[in-house]
Amino acid sequence: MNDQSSVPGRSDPTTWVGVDPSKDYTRPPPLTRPRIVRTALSLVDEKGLAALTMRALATELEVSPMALYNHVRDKDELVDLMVDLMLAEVDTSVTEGDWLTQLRALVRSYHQALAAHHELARVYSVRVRIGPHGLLIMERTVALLLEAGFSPAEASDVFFVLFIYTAGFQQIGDVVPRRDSATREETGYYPPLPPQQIPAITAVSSHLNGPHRPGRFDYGLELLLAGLQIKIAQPEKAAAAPQ
Amino acid sequence: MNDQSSVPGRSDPTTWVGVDPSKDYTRPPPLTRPRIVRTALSLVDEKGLAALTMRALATELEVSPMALYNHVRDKDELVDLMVDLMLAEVDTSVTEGDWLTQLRALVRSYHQALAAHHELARVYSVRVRIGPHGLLIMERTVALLLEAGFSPAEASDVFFVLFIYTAGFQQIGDVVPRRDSATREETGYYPPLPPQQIPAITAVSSHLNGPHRPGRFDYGLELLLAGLQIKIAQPEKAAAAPQ
DNA sequence: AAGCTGAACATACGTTGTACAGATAGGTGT
DNA sequence: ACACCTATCTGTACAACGTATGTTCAGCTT
Repeated sequence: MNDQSSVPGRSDPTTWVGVDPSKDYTRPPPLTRPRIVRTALSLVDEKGLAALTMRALATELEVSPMALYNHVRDKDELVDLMVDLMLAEVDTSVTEGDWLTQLRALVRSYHQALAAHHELARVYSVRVRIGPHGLLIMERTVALLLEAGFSPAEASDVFFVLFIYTAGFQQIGDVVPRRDSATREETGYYPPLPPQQIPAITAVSSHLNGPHRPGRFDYGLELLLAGLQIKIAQPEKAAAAPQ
Repeated sequence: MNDQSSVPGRSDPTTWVGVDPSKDYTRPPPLTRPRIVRTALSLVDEKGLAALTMRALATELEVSPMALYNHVRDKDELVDLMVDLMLAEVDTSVTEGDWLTQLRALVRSYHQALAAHHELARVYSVRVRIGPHGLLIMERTVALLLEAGFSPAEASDVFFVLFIYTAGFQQIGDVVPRRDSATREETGYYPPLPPQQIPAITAVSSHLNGPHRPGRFDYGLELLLAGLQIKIAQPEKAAAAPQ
């Protein structure tokens, strides 16, 4: 296969024309973990989550599939690294304003990072491992909450709620019953329901349809923040939830 | 294979001893969509989501894998049906109390149904299709919100927020950085961070660890409901979110 | 120049979802 | 009673996936 290069005396690149045609002088930059992770992230951003296969990624990097395994334990670790790269975009350095202002800015930045890579964000919340940037976000959030006066127990609850809401938000693309579309009728999953059986949905259907309404995330965030303000103002109502 | 039973004249069960050993009189009930979906759901509940393969399900039903495809288009449709079966457990019939009480009961029932099948719930929010029971839940929720005085646009936003929060809640099992565990060190994903670099997390770590704290869902729900009450009381502050 | 090391490769295995073609059984019309 | 049709089930097979394994090879150290 590589007969020529294995017999240097006969076609020595340095004596011939200075170029060995069997050698690839224009080879891409060396395979490194960061480069793999970056390419994987942009691949997912462009072609969707299902397009991320080790083979496709290797092709993109002009490398054999197994070469990736020298830098990444398995696909699972790769995704973990991708997630952490995404979370690196979150701005955790805001220190102006009171705790509520900072918290709002932090969660929004968090949301925007996820939204910018919403394909990857779909698997994010399912992940268990958390990387350094995830830790940093968590640290800042919890610190703000403690500073605001929440107890450690409450701060952890609040963090979870914010985390769940923000991460969960990305999971839903179009999760709206598209009753009008032909897809359901032709697949015949379910008997179509007449509008009079679902009057409320019908009444708001124009607002439900389509992709996420801009500002919808903020709407829910403000609900939560308003709730937080009340909790801080009246801590005795903390356990007021009936049943 | 079944040579004997194909020659009824020679070993007729009714004339012999009343039993033909080659024949299976205890054969399971016929393969139907509901039975497939039910067994699939309990399989996922018991053995986890990854255990749901068409082969494993077929084995469970004592049937060849391809037999399933007579009743179910593909695995995707199967999961859709499983989700709808899960959502059938949600109690949508509560009509006592004011809108807030009913809404709380509804969302809680919703949450409990998901929690009862948390393995399946992990893929739930990623799903786009929505079945009749999902529609029913949606209808009740939106109706309550309209009745409470929310505009159609706001009602749809609120529905989404509640939906996202509840569905998203199930996605997170243990999504806590288990810094102490040996797993991270031995896999070496990330350089371990010393506690002094993450003081806030360290301060609340005892509350973060472990599975979901009971009542944590209700905590976030009450935050949202409190926010809703404010919105209803002061509708002019609806668009008060800065930026 | 010899030898070592780590990176890249080729090959292959097991598991998955599912297409396809034939076997089979239960009900129906005669 | 018998033939036939149709819905159902089976066996076989294939493509795509993640990845275990063994080998090749370039480049550095000595």
